[in-house]
Amino acid sequence: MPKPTFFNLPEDKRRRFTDAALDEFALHDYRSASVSRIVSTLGIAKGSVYQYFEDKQELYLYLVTLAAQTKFECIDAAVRGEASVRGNVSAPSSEPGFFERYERTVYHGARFDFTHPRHGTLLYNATYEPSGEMLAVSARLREQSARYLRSLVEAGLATGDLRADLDVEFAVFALYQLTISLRDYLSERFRFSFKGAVQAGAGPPISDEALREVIAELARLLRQGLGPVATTTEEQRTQPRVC
Amino acid sequence: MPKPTFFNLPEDKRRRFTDAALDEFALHDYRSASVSRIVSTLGIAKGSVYQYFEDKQELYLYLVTLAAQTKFECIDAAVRGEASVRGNVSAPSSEPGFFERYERTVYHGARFDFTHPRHGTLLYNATYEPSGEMLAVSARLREQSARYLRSLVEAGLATGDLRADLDVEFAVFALYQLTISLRDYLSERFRFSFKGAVQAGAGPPISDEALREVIAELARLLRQGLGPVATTTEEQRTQPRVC
Amino acid sequence: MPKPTFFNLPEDKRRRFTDAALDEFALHDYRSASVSRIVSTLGIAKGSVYQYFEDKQELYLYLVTLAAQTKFECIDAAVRGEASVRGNVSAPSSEPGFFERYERTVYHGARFDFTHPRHGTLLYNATYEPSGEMLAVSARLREQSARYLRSLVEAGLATGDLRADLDVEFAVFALYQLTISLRDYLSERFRFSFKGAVQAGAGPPISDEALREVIAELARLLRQGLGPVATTTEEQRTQPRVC
Amino acid sequence: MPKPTFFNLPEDKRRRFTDAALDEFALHDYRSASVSRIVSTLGIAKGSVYQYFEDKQELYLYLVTLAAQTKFECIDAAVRGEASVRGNVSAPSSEPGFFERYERTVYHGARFDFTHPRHGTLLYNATYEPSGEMLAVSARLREQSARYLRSLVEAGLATGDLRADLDVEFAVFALYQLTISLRDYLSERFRFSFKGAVQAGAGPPISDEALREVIAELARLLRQGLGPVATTTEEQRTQPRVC
DNA sequence: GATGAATGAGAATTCATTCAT
DNA sequence: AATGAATGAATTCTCATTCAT
Repeated sequence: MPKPTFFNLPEDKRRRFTDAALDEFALHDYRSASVSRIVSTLGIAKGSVYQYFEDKQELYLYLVTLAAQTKFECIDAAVRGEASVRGNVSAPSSEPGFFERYERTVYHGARFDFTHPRHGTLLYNATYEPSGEMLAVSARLREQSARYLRSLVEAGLATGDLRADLDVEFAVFALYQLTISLRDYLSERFRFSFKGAVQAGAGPPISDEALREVIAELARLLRQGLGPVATTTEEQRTQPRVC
Repeated sequence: MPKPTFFNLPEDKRRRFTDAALDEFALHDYRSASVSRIVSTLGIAKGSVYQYFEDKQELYLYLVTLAAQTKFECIDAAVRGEASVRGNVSAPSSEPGFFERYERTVYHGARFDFTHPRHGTLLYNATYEPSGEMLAVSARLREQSARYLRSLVEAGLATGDLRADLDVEFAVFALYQLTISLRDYLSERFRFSFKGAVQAGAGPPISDEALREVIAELARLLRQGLGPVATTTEEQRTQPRVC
Repeated sequence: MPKPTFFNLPEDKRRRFTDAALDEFALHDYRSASVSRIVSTLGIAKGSVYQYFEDKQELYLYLVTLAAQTKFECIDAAVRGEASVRGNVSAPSSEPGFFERYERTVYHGARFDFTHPRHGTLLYNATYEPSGEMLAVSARLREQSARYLRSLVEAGLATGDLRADLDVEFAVFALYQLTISLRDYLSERFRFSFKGAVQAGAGPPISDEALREVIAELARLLRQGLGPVATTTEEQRTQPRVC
Repeated sequence: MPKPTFFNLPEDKRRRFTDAALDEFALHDYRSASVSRIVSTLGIAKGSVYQYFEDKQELYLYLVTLAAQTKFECIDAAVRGEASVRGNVSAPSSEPGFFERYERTVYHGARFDFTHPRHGTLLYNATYEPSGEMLAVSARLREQSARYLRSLVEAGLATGDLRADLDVEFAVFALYQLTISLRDYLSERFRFSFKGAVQAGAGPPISDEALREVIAELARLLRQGLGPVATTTEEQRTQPRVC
């Protein structure tokens, strides 16, 4: 969507531009984000932005798309990497079940947000972008995520990891909401400010254990719900004894 | 918070003003909402708004508070009404369990959103309001809802409707997210545009059955999770009695 | 100039109104003074002001006129009183000379400003009122004061207290400027805030001696100038020897 | 203080802008001056002003500073020029006494006001600017002038041009007031409207002789006061030669 | 005579976008 | 390709004045 001019830019310049723009849109919603602020940060001319992009909206769309793609690829690579490692060990490479796959995805998604606060925060903002002209953006993001989750759910149904009478669309919705808003929970629970991290480029102050534990809690909720545990189910037997 | 002038207004005029302002803030986020648009819609002088309210922010705060209060009272009245009706029938008035209480609350909350699209949508916007100056507002709304859900969860733990090892804060978080975003699911599933309803003052195109069914699905997810049902579990039978 | 309505007002109410209005115009210049602030201070309706006065300007004119008249009468009474007292003592009641009359006037003028900070400050403001529509006001005030000073000067010439070759208009101008701006000197020298006194209704923290001394200094400047004293003049002989 | 944009402007454009702005602030006090009026006079876009200056206040501060500096430099250059001319003639270049220095300064100050009515009037306004936010400005201007006069007075004391028992601060005050308000005297005496000159860019209707005469009168007042002249004093005779 | 809500012109300021250089 | 000054519509907010009750 950017103009050719943008891609003709020397790698380094394009990179600096992208970074500054990501910063701006991570720190402010679409309306509040300011083209002037971006250029003054970079020390370039305002007109340049309009050599690269048709308008503010196109710039925004590009950044969202870029962030989404980056995040997706990072997660995908990480999940695959993990799988192959395990696969190498236990020869039969038993396919992981639904919950394990979900947990991994969520785990790497969260890690991504901590290590790429700009991208993560921009995407989060975009998801809730209230500006009318931008509705399409959040819709697209939702649909992307939903598509992925839907495939997971369908696989889960096939393997019997999920109960057969599940309303797929509803399950996808629930998964989607809990997944993206996990950020808020983590943020509050660990008093971690993603916006602060955007500004400071701050590092990851959350231990892997703590993060995995939270995600395990999420997975458990999804697997069993909030209700009391059925006593004679095999599934539960291996869990820590409750009551 | 409004100036006395506002409350001295004839009922009818105040009503018209409130409606138009709710419209504006339901259709746009805080920054994008325009005082000028409100007055031009109403055909009144710009100065009038500032006779009623100190500034745009005070107006917004008033509307959010009003909407929150209205929604809360509506839900509360409806839930109580339902309870008393049932109570009258079966004399012992068995207290409803966690899931039933939750379902009722969500049901009436959704009904409210359909019948009061202005209020519902304004509240929804406020929850995700990105404007920095307004962070306190969304935080307050979240905390209000969370407080209510927390009390439900704690009651549920006491009665054994919820499993004892539950992480309360996490459960509250999950309930909160699924509850408020149910709007999005309903909107998509029933192709119902809340913003459209704000503009058109549109009626209720969703059958009670359909709505109840969705909420039942939500409750089921929360009760059992997504996992397969334990076969010989006594869970269902013993539900009121735990351990 | 006020409408008859204003004078029909019960004494007390008219008094309260006048006081509040004097406050407002003492504390702010014409443009910055706010009719709304006056009525909100008084707790009366905005419309009332326009029952009493045609508009803000008429109100202002009235207040300036009132303050000028009050100040003039106060000074006049005080000066006359002083004169008669002295007169009683030394039977021939020798007429005071120019400088003594001037000193007395300035002294009582300053005392008035300290005891009636509202009036004094309003008059001072009016003298320098920059608002174009109000030029006539400051011109009138200047002319009033100038007229009085002119009469003093002419008497002084007649008695020989002033040198015969004096340019009367220029002398009047110089007297006028030094007289009205004495306020600034006093304010700085004694760290006395007249506006503070308006707000606090504060008392007179300046000793009579200090004030008289300053005025004596002013009189001396006017009598002799800044230049070195002529040696063989009788007048000067009693002064401390210079050079 | 202006933004770089302002100084990057082509000379001519910057000049036109400055002139129009000086006009506006010469004709109105700070609050009454209108940015809108300036741009409509110039036929430029409102936004341009904010490309040049942060806000109205910065614009005002710049103009006052500019006017003060211009006036000071003009006076300084003229006084020096005069001195050097005379100096060249009479080789010993006898230093001028206090009154001569003061007269020269006042003369060139007045000339400046006639030839640069915009600057002069703006400065005059600024000196009496009533707006609370701008108090610092008038204080600064007063202090600058006072500092200069103080140095003159101290030199005058050293040379014996001024009587030794003078209260320096009081003398400075009197000099300051008479000096700046000379404008008013000239304006009235010669029926010259400085504001009119601002608008009309009007020429110099005052003869040099007349002006010099007025200033001589001022100097005489300051030298001798208003009192009758001592008959046998040597003061007059020795005037050029001091002690 | 009092009331006080309504008015609306006008103020300062913002900012995405354009376009001549 | 880069520049950066110019644009102008849009925003919030102010306040003396009016007028129906």
